[in-house]
Amino acid sequence: MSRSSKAKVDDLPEDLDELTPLTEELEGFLGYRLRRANAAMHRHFIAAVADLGITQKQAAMLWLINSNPGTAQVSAADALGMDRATTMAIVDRLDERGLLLRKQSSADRRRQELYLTPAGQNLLRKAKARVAKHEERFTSLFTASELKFLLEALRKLRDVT
Amino acid sequence: MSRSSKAKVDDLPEDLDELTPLTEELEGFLGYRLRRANAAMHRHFIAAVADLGITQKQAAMLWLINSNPGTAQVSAADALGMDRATTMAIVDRLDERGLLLRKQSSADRRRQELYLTPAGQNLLRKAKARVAKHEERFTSLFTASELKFLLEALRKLRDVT
DNA sequence: TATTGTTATACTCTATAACTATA
DNA sequence: TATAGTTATAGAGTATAACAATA
Repeated sequence: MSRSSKAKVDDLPEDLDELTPLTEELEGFLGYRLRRANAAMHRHFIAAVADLGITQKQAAMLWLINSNPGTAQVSAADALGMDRATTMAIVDRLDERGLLLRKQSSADRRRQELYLTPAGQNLLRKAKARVAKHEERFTSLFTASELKFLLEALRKLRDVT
Repeated sequence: MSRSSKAKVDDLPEDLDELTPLTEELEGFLGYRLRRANAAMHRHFIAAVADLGITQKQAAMLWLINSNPGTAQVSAADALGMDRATTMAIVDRLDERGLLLRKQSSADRRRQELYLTPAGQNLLRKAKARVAKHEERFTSLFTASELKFLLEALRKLRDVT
């Protein structure tokens, strides 16, 4: 890549970047590390389900509805930590693709119950296999006890008010 | 999810309806936990620096430039794990606000060296105090050794290809 | 009055492609 | 040819505000 071919040793201070990264200070921050780790896993997720054309959020929504048929939008929003407007946008996209359907609740007509269509169930089935491999790629970096601690640590961070 | 491998303490489900969240299945995924934790810390960060009107990315960019004056855009992009277009958008916003300035490199005129303006340095100074409190709010959840493991775990996740 | 869904709006991040200038 | 910056474009997530229907 450089001008010379085999120049391994270099007296110029250009190689200092290798020893002291530009992000040296930032690396000390939990928020920075968390964001970088999440970005890496997000990219890997998108690549893993590229042929299915869904995002993390969309997959989470399908997953939740599949496990809890009839869940109202507001309940899904609360469960996934999103506001109603964001949830609306996500449900709209899945609705437009025919992956789920809205059904007005008979008990409370303000509520829109959410159900997966057969197409949604089929897509989720494919997604589950890819997500399993995706997860394995990352969780395999840790022992069982390490992973347990890590999951619990992330839960603690989430619950900070 | 309901394996019976390890002899573990029994949970005490006094009220199953309340204790089984809609996200029960999702909670088992590292990617989901990571995303939720990052979202929580991101929201907390935005609130912590609300009066300064900067995002995590923008703060990271200011921080990096302040520690490495004259860094080229492409170097900052690599360091922060972003592509050139994303970096361009972020630098543009900071430039429009007069927080940094671009200066064509004399050594390589393709490069735009980045420097903080006095306004940028002043804003970063204020941001640092708020970020310190913000970080403390989250890092205080863990012991020193736990935090060390957590930071290293997040680095491992980031480096997955 | 409060809740739920909805619409509108705006900003940020991410990503790709193509173009210009320079090496 | 490769690199750095730039511009254009698009999709996705986030958030706020306001409105109608319903409880």
